[in-house]
Amino acid sequence: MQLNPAQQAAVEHRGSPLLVLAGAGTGKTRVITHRVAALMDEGVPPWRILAVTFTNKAAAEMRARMEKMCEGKVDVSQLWVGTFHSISARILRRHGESVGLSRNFAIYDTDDQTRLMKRVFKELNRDEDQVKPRAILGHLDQLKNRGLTISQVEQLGLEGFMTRLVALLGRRYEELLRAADAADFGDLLVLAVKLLEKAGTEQPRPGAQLVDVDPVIGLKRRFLHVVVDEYQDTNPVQARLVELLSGRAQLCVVGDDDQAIYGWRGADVSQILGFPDQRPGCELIRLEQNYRSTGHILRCADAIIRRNEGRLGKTLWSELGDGSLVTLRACEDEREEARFVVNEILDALNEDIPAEEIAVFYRTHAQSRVIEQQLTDRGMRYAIFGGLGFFERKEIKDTLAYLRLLQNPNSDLDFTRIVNEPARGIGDTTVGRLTALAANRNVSLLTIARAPEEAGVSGAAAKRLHAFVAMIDELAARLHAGVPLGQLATEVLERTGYRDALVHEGSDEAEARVENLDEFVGALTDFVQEHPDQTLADYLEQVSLVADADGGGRGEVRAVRLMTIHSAKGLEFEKVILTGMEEKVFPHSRVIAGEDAAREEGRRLRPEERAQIEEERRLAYVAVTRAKRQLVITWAKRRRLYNQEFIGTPSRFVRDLPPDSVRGRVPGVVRREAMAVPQGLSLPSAPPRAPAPVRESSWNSDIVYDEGVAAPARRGPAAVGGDAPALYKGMAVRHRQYGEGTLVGWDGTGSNVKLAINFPGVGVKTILARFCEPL
DNA sequence: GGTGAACCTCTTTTT
DNA sequence: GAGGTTCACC
Repeated sequence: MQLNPAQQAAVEHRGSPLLVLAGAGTGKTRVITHRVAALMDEGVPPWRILAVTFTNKAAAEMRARMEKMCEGKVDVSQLWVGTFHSISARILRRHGESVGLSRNFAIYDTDDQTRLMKRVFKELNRDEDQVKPRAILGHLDQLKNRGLTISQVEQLGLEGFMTRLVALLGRRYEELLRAADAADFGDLLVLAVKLLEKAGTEQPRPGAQLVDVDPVIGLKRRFLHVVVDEYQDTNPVQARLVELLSGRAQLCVVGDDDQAIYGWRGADVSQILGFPDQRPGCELIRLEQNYRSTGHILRCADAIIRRNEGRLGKTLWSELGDGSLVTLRACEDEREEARFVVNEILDALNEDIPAEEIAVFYRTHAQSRVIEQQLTDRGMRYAIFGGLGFFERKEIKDTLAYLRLLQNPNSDLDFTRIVNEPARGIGDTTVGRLTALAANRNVSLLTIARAPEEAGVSGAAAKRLHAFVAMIDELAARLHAGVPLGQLATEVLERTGYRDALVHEGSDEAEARVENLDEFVGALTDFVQEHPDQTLADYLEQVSLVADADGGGRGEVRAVRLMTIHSAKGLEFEKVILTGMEEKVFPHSRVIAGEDAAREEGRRLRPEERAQIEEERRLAYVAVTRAKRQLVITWAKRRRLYNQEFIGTPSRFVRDLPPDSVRGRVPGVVRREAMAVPQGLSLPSAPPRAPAPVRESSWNSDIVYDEGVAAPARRGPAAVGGDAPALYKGMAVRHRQYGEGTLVGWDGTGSNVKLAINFPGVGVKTILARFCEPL
C-alpha cells in the first residue's frame, strides 16, 4: 500500500521540528516506521536514531516491522527503540554512578514500592489508617512526573499536612531506595534527566583529553533523529528527557490529543498542543484518513469525541464504506452480559474471524471476572492483557527476590520478602530486631544477619539465621561462578526448599505454582540462549519493565483477548465488544463523584473535574476506534461489582451514539444517574414498557427511557404503589410531619425499605418508605 | 516466638 | 474475591 500525501509528507519532512497529529487508525505506526527506514536509507546510522514508544509492546512491534522492512540492508538492532522507562534504565545502567546507582541497580515495581513505604511508615511510627502508604507514593509519583524533587517542594514552602507528610516519608523512602541500590519507575525518568542535565555543566579541566570527556555528554550529542510516539501521553519529565536527548537531533513527535488518557498519571496534553508554538519553524501535519474502521463505527466515535472542548479538532474520514451497524445491547445483569459476550464471540468465530482478532474491553479489571468465568464454563480460551501478570505472581516474585538478593546483597526489601519464605522459623520479631540495628548502623539486613547476636537475636532464631546466611552465600558464590541463569534458578528453588514446600502442600493451587516456577525456569533458560551475553541484571530489568506476560509466547496466541481500555491503546481488532457501558462504571464513579458534588453544592464543575470527565470521554473514543469492522456495545441494568449491587443506567457515551449507526435502540434522555442499591432489594426482570411520563408523582419518574429499552427498577417496595421507587441520593422527599427533605441513604427490602432523610433544621431521620412520598 | 485460621476492608486506568 | 490484619493456639 502506498502512503497518502499527508503520510508521505510526514515521512519526508526534514530540517525543522515536526508534529504529526495522527487520528485513530490513520497509519501512524506506518509513518513512524517508514520515516525511520527512510532515514537509514539516506545514510543516517541506525545508532544515531532514537524511537520512543509508550509500551514495550509497541516498541517490540516497531522493531519487528523495521526488521522486516530493512531486511539485511541495515543492522536494525543498532537502533534505539524503547519506552521512556527502558531507555532511561539503559542510560542509568551505564552511567548511573553519579546519581547513586550501580550497574546492577534494581527496579522496584508498585508492589515493591508499597512494601518499602510501609517499612518507612513503621520506622517513623506513622499510622496507616490515617494516610495510606499508597497515597503517599501516589503523591510522590506525581512530583516525580513533574520533575520536582522533595527539596524543591519544600523550598516552595507549600505548607499543608499532606505536603509535609509526603516530604517527611518520601525523603526516608528515597534514602532507603538508594541504600538498597534501587530505583522505582519514577526515579528512572527523574534520575536519567538529572544525569543528562548535570553532564557538561562542569568546566573541562585545562589540558583535558578527549577520553576525559564525560560519556554522558556524548549521549546528548549522539542522536541525529528522535521520534516520539503517543506524545499526548507524555508527562513533563518525559518531555524533558526527549529535549535533553535531542540536543542535536531533529525531533518528530506523533500523537493525538483526542487519545490522551493518562492525565491521572501526570501526562500533560498541553505539551502536544503547545508543541508547535514553542518551536520556531515547526511543521504540523494532520493525518485524517482512517484506514481501520468502517463508517458507522467512525460516526459513533465522532459523536462521542465531538462533545469535548479544548481539542485541536480533526475529522476522520474513510473509504471503507458504512460497514455494519454498531450493535447496542441492554442486558439484565452482568451475567447475562457475559453470556451475550460469549455468544457474540462465537458468532464472530463462525464468521471466520480469528480468535486473536476479537477483543473484549472493560473499564476496570474487576469486571473481567464474570466474563472469564463464562468463557471458562464454555470451554473457550482467552488471553488477558494487563492485570496480574505472570511476573507479579507471588511464587515468581519470591524467586526473583532470591535472585535479586544474590545479585545485590543490599536489597533489604528482597531480604525481608524471602527470609522466611518458605517458613524457616525467622519471624517478625527477629526481623524487627535486625531492622532496628540495621537502621541504626546504616548497613544492610544481610550484614546484620551475619552476626544476629549483636541485634539481640539468640538461641534457635540466631542459629536459623546463620543457616540462612550460609545458604545465601553459597548461592551467591554460584552466581559469581557464572552458573547459567536457568541452572541457578533451579538451584535456588531446590536449595531454599521453596519448591519442596509447595510440593508438600499438595493443593491444586500449590501445584499450579510449581508449574509456574517450572515455566519461569524455562523462560530464564530461553533468555540465556537468546542473549548469551546478558546477565541476571539484564534479565531482571527486562522483567520489571514488561508489565504483561504476553511476550512469553506461552500458548494463548490463538485466543480471544480481554483487556482494559487503557491497555487497548494502540491496538486494533476485527471485532470489539465494549462492555459495562453504564454510568459509574464508565465513566467511572470516581469521576462522576465530582459532578455529583458540584450539583449538590450548586456550583459549576472545577477545571480538574471537567478534565477528568473529558478524559473518560477520550477513553471511550479510544475504545470505539479500536474496532475495524464490528463493534458491539453492552450495558447491564443491574450489576454486581465490588460485592455490591448497582442499578445501571446507560452511559452518557451510549446516549451520544447516532441512532442511524446503531442496531438496538439508543436510550433517550436519562436525567438521573445510576446508583447503588442495597443487596436484596428486589429488582425487576419485567418486560419493556412504555416510559412513565416525566415528572409524574411516581418514584421512578426521573428515569425516562425510549421504548424498546427496558427501564430498570420498575418494581420495588410494594407500599409505594405499582411503580418502583428509583432511589437516588439527593432526591427530594416529603414526610407529613417533618416536611420536605433530601434522601441521603436507605436500607432494607420490600415494604420494609427505610429511608434516611435529611430534613433541614431537624437533621437525619430514618423513616419507612411508605410514610414518605417523592416530590 | 512462630504459625495458622478467622475476620476485616477495599476496590481505575500503567511504566 | 483478594489482600492484609488480628487473634488464638502451638
